[in-house]
Amino acid sequence: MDIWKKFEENNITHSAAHHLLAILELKEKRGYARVTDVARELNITTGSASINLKSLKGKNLIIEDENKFLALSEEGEAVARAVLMRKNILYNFLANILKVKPEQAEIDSCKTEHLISAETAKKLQEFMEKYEKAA
Amino acid sequence: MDIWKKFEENNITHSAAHHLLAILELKEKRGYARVTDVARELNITTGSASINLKSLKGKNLIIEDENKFLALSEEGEAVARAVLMRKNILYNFLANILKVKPEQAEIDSCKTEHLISAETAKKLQEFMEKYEKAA
DNA sequence: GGAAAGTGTTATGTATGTCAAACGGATGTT
DNA sequence: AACATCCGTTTGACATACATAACACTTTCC
Repeated sequence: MDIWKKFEENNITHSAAHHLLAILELKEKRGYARVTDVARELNITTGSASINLKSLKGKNLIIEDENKFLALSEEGEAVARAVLMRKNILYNFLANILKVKPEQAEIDSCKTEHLISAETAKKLQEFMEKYEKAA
Repeated sequence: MDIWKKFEENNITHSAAHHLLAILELKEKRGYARVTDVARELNITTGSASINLKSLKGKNLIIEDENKFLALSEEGEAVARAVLMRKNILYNFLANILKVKPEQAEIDSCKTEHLISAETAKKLQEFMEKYEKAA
């Protein structure tokens, strides 16, 4: 699965990762994503979002149509999905196995989702599969 | 144990955490730590180290004597040890249980050491104790 | 048709963290 | 005494990531 690798190649910041995730979520939830929607989702001003998104456009992670509607490029979607996958693995481990409180598990997995390596993410998931089968 | 708490109170950056850790390590390894030593340890210029350390002095995490030799304040040492403890727990989990390669476990634990909550750190350690006893 | 609301960009400012380069003080060497 | 080296600070520049505020351009509503 080379979705694991996409992440390693793109060294993405926490902020950038969340901009991509916001677009992914907005598109799935409502079908579209504009600068304002992303800003609202991330709780930042439209000014900040505009600037941040411009830089992601420059990196070809985001595409904009004639009406300023945003979408993830193929590359951007791969990166976003890789981050999302990591977050879910981390969250499940923290909440279900370590029994960390849901809100704290959410915070911790969110802070680290973009930082753990492909190797760690993969091995953590394998560990959880084995662990849950054994239990 | 309130060493767990010290960290939560001080919301420390990755950079700041490593400056404190560098001083802790240098003092233990060689008995002293100066701006230059910290810079060398962290692979940054003395200019950067000088500025960064000044801000940590302002937060009373670092003390400087008449000869510009640096030491951690009581508070600074508590923070540094809390971070170190988290890093060790993470490293051990990654390397010994997940079997992540040592170099990668080092990188991943280093990136996340200052981000995980006290709750997660504590529960991860408890989990490891149980897990290793069972094995 | 005009005011109001919504949308996006740009300008300016803050904070962190980095660098290179210049400078001043102390120390060491010849 | 003079030159060289080491040490720490300061300065100016850059990148990221945020905020406010001002501005232009739609769209919507009366």
